[in-house]
Amino acid sequence: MPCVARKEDNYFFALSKYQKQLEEILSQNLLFVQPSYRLNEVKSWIKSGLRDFSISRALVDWGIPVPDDDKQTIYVWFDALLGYISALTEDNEQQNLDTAVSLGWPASLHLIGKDILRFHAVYWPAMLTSAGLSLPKMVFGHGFLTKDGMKMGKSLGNTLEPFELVQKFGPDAVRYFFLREVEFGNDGDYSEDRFVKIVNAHLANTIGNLLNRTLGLLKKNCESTLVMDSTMAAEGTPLKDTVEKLVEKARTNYESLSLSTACEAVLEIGNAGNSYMDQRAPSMLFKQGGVSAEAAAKDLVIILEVMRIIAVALSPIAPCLSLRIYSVDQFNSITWNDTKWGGPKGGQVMAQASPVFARIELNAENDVEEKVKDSKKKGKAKVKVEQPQAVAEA
RNA sequence: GGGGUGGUGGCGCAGUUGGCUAGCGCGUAGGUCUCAUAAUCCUGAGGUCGAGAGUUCGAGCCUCUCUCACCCCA
Repeated sequence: MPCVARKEDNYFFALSKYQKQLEEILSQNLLFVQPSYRLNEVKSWIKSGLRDFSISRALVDWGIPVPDDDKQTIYVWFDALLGYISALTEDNEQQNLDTAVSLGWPASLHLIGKDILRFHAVYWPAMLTSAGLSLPKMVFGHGFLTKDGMKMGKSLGNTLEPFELVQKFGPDAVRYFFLREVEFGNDGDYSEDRFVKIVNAHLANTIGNLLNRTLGLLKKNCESTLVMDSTMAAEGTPLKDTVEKLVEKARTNYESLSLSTACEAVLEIGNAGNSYMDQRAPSMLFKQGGVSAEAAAKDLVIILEVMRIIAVALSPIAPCLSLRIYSVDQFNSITWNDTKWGGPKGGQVMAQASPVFARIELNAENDVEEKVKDSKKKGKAKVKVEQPQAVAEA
């Protein structure tokens, strides 16, 4: 349809009046616009001069009418932003500003796409300021995804369907891949090949397999029973220090929203655990018997403790997997404090060895789907879990 | 046309205020164990950091020009 030039009278928002105040907001609260590199663009907009913008449309028979002027309706972005507040009320509640604000304004975060940063980081704060309302604590502009290096689009027919992805590979794999491979906030790329390789290498080979090989040995040699407390087992083991440092690395990165680096830290714990298993070779020690076997039993306690800590530290990223590891380990609640060494107790009976995260095999599609279904069933843990507090706060 | 952000080994990315032999993941080559989900572990190959110019004792990291990509504005 050809465009038709049209001239009409509109109501305007006096954005130009708020230039100084916006500059102050941005300079006083450096975390207002995130990631930090997006702040430059916002500053540039403001610096180049803000112009009043039209907030109504005439001659439109749909939309929300302007109060006291039924010939005008509210411009979509104006009422969309107001929706953050108006949506706080339920149908059966008083529909007015005070009620809405009392129900949860200001927001702690607007998590938005980078394409609509202008509305959230300039227009919206100015609107709120003009109304004497508090600003949201943070506006985070996330990046865009490409698929196989190409923009996704309906015309290209190469869209990535999130629900299908989750159905095919399970939520943990999807969450892990994107949070690990795309630094939170950046643009990123998805390809099935890379997805499968990363997920298999990290979740199945490093983490899943570590638990599996350890539980296998525990069953064969210790009747699936821990021989001592993990605290006692850790005495004189440098691995404990290593793990604690990596847990701290994960924590600080979670808090700064560097989720990819946080994932990396957790994987490093897994690597350390696997390396420990290879160096200590408990399977050999068991065969030697006597004192060696005792040492091996102790090693298994150490590794299972490491495994438990991995589950806790990974729970914000792959909660179902964490739960599976936990239910295998027979623990029943997770908070960040549980990353502290000292969970497992002597005499505790552990679960049977069984893959907690099945490798994805693309060649056998049906096989994969069954495995995913299986793992989903296992994902329905018998225990209820609290939200990891430290991460929730972050 | 203007603005913002990027262009680092095959692929995806880190690289604080410019300075030791440019890091990581996946992949890859060789080796290794055998408890384990053709898993683990060890070692190696492979970049001179989009192009060009400049500043500096010294630049991936500063300046300029060009180019490509993404987003916004016009």
